[in-house]
Amino acid sequence: MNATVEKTAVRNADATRQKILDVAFEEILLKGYQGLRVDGVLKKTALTKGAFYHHFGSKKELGHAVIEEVLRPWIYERWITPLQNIDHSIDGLIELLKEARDEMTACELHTGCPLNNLTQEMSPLDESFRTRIVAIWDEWHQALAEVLERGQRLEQVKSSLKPENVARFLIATMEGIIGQCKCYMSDAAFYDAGECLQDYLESLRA
Amino acid sequence: MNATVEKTAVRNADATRQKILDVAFEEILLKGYQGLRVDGVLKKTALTKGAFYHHFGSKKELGHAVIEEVLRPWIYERWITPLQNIDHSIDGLIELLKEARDEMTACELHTGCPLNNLTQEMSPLDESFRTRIVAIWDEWHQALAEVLERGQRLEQVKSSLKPENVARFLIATMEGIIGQCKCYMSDAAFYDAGECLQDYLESLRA
DNA sequence: AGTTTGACAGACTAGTTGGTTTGTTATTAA
DNA sequence: TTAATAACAAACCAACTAGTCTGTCAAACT
Repeated sequence: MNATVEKTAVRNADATRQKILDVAFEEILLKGYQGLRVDGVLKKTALTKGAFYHHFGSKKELGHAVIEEVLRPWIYERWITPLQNIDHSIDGLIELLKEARDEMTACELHTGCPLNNLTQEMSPLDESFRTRIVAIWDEWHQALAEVLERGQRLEQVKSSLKPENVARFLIATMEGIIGQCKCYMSDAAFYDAGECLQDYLESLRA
Repeated sequence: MNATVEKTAVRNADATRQKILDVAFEEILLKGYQGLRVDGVLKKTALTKGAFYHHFGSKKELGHAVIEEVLRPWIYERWITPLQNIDHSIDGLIELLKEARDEMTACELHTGCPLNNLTQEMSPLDESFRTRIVAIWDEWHQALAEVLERGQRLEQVKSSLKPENVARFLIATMEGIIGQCKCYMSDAAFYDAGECLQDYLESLRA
């Protein structure tokens, strides 16, 4: 009767694991890792303890997997890969800033940046989380610094400034702005501070 | 024999309440509000359940009290009151930035800004926390905007820029930088990005 | 001095939470 | 076909956690 439906619904280990990861990512985004409940994930996925502990050894192991397999790709897709498509450093970064602002959905205003959330919560609490998180920041930072270096070589960006420092500043500022939006539950902060950020980016032109 | 010692040690309601608040503030700073345990506070204060629930109706009520009675004064002392002593806007802000950097103790590098921590953790989770927290951000923002406005009147600051936007940008950037330090467990990020922040402040001069 | 009340002490409880264990069923290799 | 194993289901458990309740003792009030 519904043999094909059953076939796709029943027993797909990879899909099960991925579903757990996706729901856990959402839960962490909403409530933090400490607020994440294994039972809550199971309820949302309609799975059981047996399934969970078959795929993950512990809640902490789930946390690590979420960082590596969901959070990292998320950051790449959203922030790092777009950097690769920039041809003019300043123009490109300003364009990315605008895109980020427009992509800030109502939900995201509420939840903030998943990487920064986890950083602020877990860095002081667990070294195994911190090292994994810091690796992602480093990759982002390096990618951004390279965009600026390239801009310097192409004489689009002032040669006097230090790409590594500016990259740190830009990332910190972006995250700071997103964090402010989170508490005001409005994108006004993004528009207001974003205006200044744009001015700063303009000031980097060669 | 030690009558006076006993007298000060035994039964001092205000001191008891304050001790709970202070320890709770530390615990929240370290582990977040969700990571804060009532039992943990009692252990650190050498008090009991009876004492705690005599002074606070619930854990949430403690959280509110910590915000109003410990966190708010902390932010004022550290960030808002110093703004009042500024006579030249730009010079003063740069000076404050340097002081902030020098005051970043090893411990604070690890824990970050208590206001931003609580903001990122609790804004999406509890509206009663968010409203109290946003009030403090607003007070800080207003105080900083006033410094910039005054600078404009005294023709120290460019008249073209919007003090409210710049104030938002500066707060966001400061918090973003502190947040980065937290995950790198180093003040290098503060120095690197701080250099750019100083450049930005310089660019605000009339 | 006696009574009341504020400021606790500490045992207890109900609900939660991460994790275990045992059992069952679908899938795959022989 | 069958044995082995992967992929779960679900009852169960021990530790933890916020909050309650009853009792005690010191200080203030009369």
